[in-house]
Parts: sequence; C-alpha cells; structure tokens
Amino acid sequence: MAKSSSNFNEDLFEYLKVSEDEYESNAVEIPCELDGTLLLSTLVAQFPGASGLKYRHPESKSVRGIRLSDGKLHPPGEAGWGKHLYVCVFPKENKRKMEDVSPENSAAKTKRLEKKLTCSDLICLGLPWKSTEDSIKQYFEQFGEVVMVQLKRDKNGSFKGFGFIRFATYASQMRALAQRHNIDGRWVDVRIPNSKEGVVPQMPCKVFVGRCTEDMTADDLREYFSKFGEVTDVFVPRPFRAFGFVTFLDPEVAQSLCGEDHVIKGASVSVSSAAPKIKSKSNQNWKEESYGNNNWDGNRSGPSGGPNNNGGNSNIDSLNMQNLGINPNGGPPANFNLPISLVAAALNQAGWGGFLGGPSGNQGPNNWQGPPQGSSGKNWNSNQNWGQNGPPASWNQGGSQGWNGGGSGGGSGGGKGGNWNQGNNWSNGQGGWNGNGSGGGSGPNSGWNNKPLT
DNA sequence: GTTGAGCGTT
Repeated sequence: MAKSSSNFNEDLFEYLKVSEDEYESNAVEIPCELDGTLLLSTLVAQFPGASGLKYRHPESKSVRGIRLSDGKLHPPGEAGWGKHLYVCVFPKENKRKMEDVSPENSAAKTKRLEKKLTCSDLICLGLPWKSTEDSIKQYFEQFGEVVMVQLKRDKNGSFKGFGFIRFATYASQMRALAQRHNIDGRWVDVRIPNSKEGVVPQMPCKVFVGRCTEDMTADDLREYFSKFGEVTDVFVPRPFRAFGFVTFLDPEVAQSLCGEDHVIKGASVSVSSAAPKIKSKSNQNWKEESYGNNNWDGNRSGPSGGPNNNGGNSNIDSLNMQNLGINPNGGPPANFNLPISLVAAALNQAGWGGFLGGPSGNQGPNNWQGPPQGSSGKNWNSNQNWGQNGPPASWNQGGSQGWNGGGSGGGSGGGKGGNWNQGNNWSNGQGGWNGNGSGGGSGPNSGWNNKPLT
C-alpha cells in the first residue's frame, strides 16, 4: 500500500486531456488507472460536478460518449485514450457552456473561477518577414501544442511582422513566455497582448500543505502530489514545522487542490493557498543593505518574503508579469535592476517557480544566445556589458553555483539551494535586467525552481 | 518589390 504509492511512476500512467468545454486551452491532463480506466472520482477532483466524458470523433465528427461503469470511465478503443480532447459532461443543471463565462452569468462562474487562468493568445512581435503560419506553429510546438497561429497582414496581404499564437495548455504558454525566442535569426517578443492585460490573473502555482508529519519528506510530498499534475518544487522546512509547500507547473492544479484534505503516509494533510497569513519581516537575505534602492514597483515596499520565507504571492505581481511578458503598466518599472537571485526567488515565491526547461531540456542559461540583435534597445540597454559573448562572467561565477551548476540534475530533484544566491553579481549597473518582456529566460530546474534551504 | 514599432475582420 504505502509501497505502491511510493513507487508511483507517472510514466506508468496514461494521461488524458480533459477540458470542461471544447476548448483545448482549458484542458487538464488527468491520470488514469493502471488498467487504463479513468476513475470518475479522479475526473471530479479536477472538474467538480462532472458526471462523464465525451469526445469528438475525428472521422465521424460527431460527439461520442465515454462508457461509464462502476465509477470507471473506459477508453474508447483498444489503443487507450489516445490524443483526443475529452470534454466533461455535466448533469443538466450543472451544465455550463463557454458562453456562460460572460459577466451576465456570474452565478454560473462561481464554481470554477480558475477557468480564467487558462491560456490567452500571445502576441509575437518582430517576426521575420518570411514567417508563415506553418513555420511559426512549428517553432512554438517545442513548448507544447499550438492551437492557433494568426499572422497579421494588411489589405494587400503583406505580412505586418507580428501575429498571435495560442497554446493548448497553460503550461505550454508558461514555457513559451519564460524564455526568449530566436526565430530565423530574429529575436521575437512573445507576450500577453495588451488587450488581454488583466485577464490573466495572478494565480499561484504553490500550495501550502498543513498538518504534515515529521516523517513526510519532500520526496513523499512530491510523489503524492505528482498524481495531480507536474510538481516543480517541494519545500519542507527543517527543522520540522508540520507544513510544507508544493509547487505545480499548472496553477490550475494547485488551485484545484486548495481546500482539500489528503492522506499521505497515513496522516491527513490539508492543502490550502500558499498566501502568507501575515506579512513577514525582512529576512536576512533580503536586507536593505543588499538591495536598497531597488524599487520593485514604486508603491511596493519589497518582497513579502525572502528565499527562506515560505509562501508569499503578493507584492511581486508586476515582477511576475514583467518576467512573463505581461506588461501591467504599459512599460517597465523605472528601476528594475534587480539581482537575479531576487527575481528567481520572487518568481518562486509567487508560485511561478514552475518554469521548466522545455522538451529539449536545454532552456535557460545553457541556451543563452547573447543579447538581442537589431537596433531595438528597448529591453536591453545596449551600452551595458552585454557583449556578443553573452552574459557577464559573474553569471557563471562559482562553478557549480552558476547557471550550469550541479549538472543536469535530472530535472526535478529537491531544491538544494545555492544557485542564484549570488545577489552581488547582479546588484550593479543600471538596467542590466531591464524587465519588460523577454529578457532572461527560464533556468533549469536546478536553478529557478529550487528554494534555498537555509 | 521597400519596412521593424506595434496589439488582433474570430
């Protein structure tokens, strides 16, 4: 029992893509059982109120229902669930359609407000003239399924150099937003469109796990919670403090678990929002001496917690958005020369620590390609020390503590600290890290996702 | 036929 649970291996489980509507962008990947069936309870855990599944048959184009017996949903064919998008079926009174999200139907949206944190279209600025829908789709598919590409043209049909894309999953979108893009030699800005500003809510990927017992390790939490979605970080304070934090790649997963009790190692833990109860005092690592004069966002006093401070998803909204390509204020903060350690820690604190390397696994520092080309100094101050050879030497200072430190790390090992804590390397100069979009890029798991332990 | 900051006929 405990044995089997500790042997959970997601590779053994087939995941199927389920959405509450016909929009793939709202889909959640749900694990089925070893026998290939999907427990209705598993479905309901993600889609409260769901009573079944259906899907659109690719050939007949008609909607087919999924067989349900004894609380188990059965795959449509011998081959399993396949790549279909499965759509939840709700009982009549619960049934909601896409149109119901409009403000007039606010009563209907009380149930799953997290719906809104799914993908939005992304604008791609600065695309090469020779881009085509196909080439752009092909490029962005490295981050996940691309469900839409629109290149904008004028009346004459000539390409205007920008376009919109949409990913199937929020996770894909996050991956794409978390790094810069070089397409055919041009640095392409990928952002949340201005028209969508404010639509994408700040939703933490991190949950608080209370009532932990002392024998629960970070690995235990990771193993347990991985069945709900990809876990990108686990933090269990030592010495024992009876709680922990689990960060998911998908904030929807995190959201869906909040308020629930789960049994781990025979003990009932409670999952709740990782938002801090109280605003913490500054932490040793966040002293003003180190980072004074770095205004986060004008009216903000600073991060709500340091690397050691658990929880905290406020105070850095703007920071998040900047680093995710969202532009909350129509431009970068006046003073955004943050140390990278702060940025990384803040992203983690905000629950955005879930940035992963993409499918290729070589995003982030290892994928550094030098500063942007072209004349636009908008995001990168051209008179700084960002030579063609890449980032300052200090980035890689300290050998194993730099970008490339610690080897590959296998992706999701527990946080070991150390990385990104060289704040001094980043505290000088004006605007080296200049916000507004696509600077930086995501780090490897062993970097961004790990919270210092001490 | 050129160009390079921007924000979209659903």
